[in-house]
Amino acid sequence: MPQQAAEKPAPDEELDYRLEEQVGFLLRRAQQRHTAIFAARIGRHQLTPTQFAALAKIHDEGIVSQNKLGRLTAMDPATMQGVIARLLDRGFIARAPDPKDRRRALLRLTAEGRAAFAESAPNGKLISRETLAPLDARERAAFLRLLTKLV
Amino acid sequence: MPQQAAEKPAPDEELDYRLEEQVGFLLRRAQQRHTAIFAARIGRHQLTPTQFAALAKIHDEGIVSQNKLGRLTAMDPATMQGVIARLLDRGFIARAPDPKDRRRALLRLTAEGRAAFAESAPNGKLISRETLAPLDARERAAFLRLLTKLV
DNA sequence: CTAAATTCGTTCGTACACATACAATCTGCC
DNA sequence: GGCAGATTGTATGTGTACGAACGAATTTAG
Repeated sequence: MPQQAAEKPAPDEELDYRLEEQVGFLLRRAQQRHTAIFAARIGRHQLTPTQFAALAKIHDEGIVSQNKLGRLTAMDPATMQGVIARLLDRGFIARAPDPKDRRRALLRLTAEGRAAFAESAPNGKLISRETLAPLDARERAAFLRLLTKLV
Repeated sequence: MPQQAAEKPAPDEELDYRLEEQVGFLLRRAQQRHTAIFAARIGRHQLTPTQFAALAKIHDEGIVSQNKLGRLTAMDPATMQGVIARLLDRGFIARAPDPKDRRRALLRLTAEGRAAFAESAPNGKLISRETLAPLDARERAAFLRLLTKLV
């Protein structure tokens, strides 16, 4: 059974949970910092991290279905749907049904989308550098290696 | 806010942006994995990471204002508002105006909140361990050290 | 002691993130 | 050829996350 209510923080060992040392809390804060850097530096198109990721992968693939794009960018179909809708609204991508499989929606960049990506990509690299700026070169390499093992 | 962007459309070399090597993409995926582990393991109260963080800090502090709790848990006031509303709905915390400063809302755990935290805290530790399971002991220490430098 | 600045919490709007449920379509297998 | 099961995308609901704008209360500066 759980312990009794106490007036002051209980000395129970099990309750000694230090939030600021937990990996989840640190990941959340690191992500917050990265998101802030991203918004400040991505440039005049004000793409979000997910929108930029989607543009980058469509750029790589040429033509890609919405579902496959979701797998490539680590977004579930419901999330992908919203990201695609916003990129369509802004004219950065075009969408057409796949004649070979009528369930599928094929996506490609428009000229505006290609230009926006070309203009933003250097900022993307800058953002990664700035996010890792508190670490020196050796630490950066170690951190990225460990983070890759963790995903 | 919109700083000087790149002046010219960059040469093709600049477009060589490998999404899966960017720290922001890796952080997002690590967070996704952690969130999935958290939801699967936190136990019958089905607290979210932010709800659990709020309970943990109120537990530490005893009585705390909503705004200060936001600083302790790294949530902005608008986010805090929603988290608090859901914890109030579920009867885990109680809220009363501060008689000394009528802008403030003072929060404390209810008996149910204390019980839910006591029951969940061991799972919280398990979740951190499972999130870091792909790393060995030395790597875990290195990763947490580097992540702490990054937030 | 007033005027200005700051703090506290709320509301609104936008954007992920995912569970669940669903309809349309395609594939594999008999 | 036909059907069970998988895949693709949509819709809805809940929960973070934060900027902007706001009103009320308090603090500070002059």
